[in-house]
Amino acid sequence: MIITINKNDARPLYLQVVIQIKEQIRKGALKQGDELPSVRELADTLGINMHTVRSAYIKLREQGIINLALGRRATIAEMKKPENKRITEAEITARLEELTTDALLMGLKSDEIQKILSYQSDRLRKQ
Amino acid sequence: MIITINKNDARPLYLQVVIQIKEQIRKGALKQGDELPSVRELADTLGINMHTVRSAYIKLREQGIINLALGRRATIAEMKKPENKRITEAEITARLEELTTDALLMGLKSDEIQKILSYQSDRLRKQ
DNA sequence: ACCACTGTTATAATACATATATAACAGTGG
DNA sequence: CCACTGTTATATATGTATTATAACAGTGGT
Repeated sequence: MIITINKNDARPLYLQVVIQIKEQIRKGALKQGDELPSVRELADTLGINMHTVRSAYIKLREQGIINLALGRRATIAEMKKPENKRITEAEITARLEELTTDALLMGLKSDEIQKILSYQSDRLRKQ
Repeated sequence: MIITINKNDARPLYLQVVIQIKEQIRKGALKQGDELPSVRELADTLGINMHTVRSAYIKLREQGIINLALGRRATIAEMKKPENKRITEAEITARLEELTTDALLMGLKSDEIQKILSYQSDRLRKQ
């Protein structure tokens, strides 16, 4: 499992870990039932504190992405059912609108943004 | 100019202001040269502190969205040229990837996400 | 010139988020 | 039993966010 920390990134360290673990799952590098490194292990690897990694794991548990149990390593959880969604579709739409607005205001043309959107759409179709 | 503050929203107040002013510009409710309310005025309207509004205005200036000048009201700036982009295309792509991952992990199907993407794409095409 | 507005700077206090450090406690598995 | 695991507690440090009060400085209209 390859995770890297960028101290220049504006985002907090624990969020970088959250995002990258999610990305590993999306790419298929991590599947349901797979074990994550222990908090101490991953902390050593990344050169950050144990509690920072733990913050990331807690965040992932809150979103139903992983399971935590005392004495055992964290494991990738089963896909959430729609009823249990922590992140709502409305939130996804809102974030996408904000993103589109930022892209437009930074000077990107509509068709350039559409290119980026359709590229993501293609990537989805191939999975 | 209609802006609303939601104290339950996890995002900081000043960012909510930033996002909504950007949205007003995207929708065409605010155009180049238009004046924004004074920091004190908007703060009173929203029931928040003057400095919180000012934080929002400073953020907008950093992104080249508005102009600030001593003694004058803030005005909507001209569209940034590509050379001056504060938000890079790479950042937009990264945010879109993160968003797509979140959507997938919350259980949205590929075609549902594609619907949301293409809806945004349509909205862009109509502007 | 005055006056009411504007942004700006300074200072302070409070609360929360982030990150680190150290230590102990409790469950798991070999 | 032992070495691992997550968990809780306590403490410290730093940065962000928000509010409050006050003063300073430039703009525009009368």
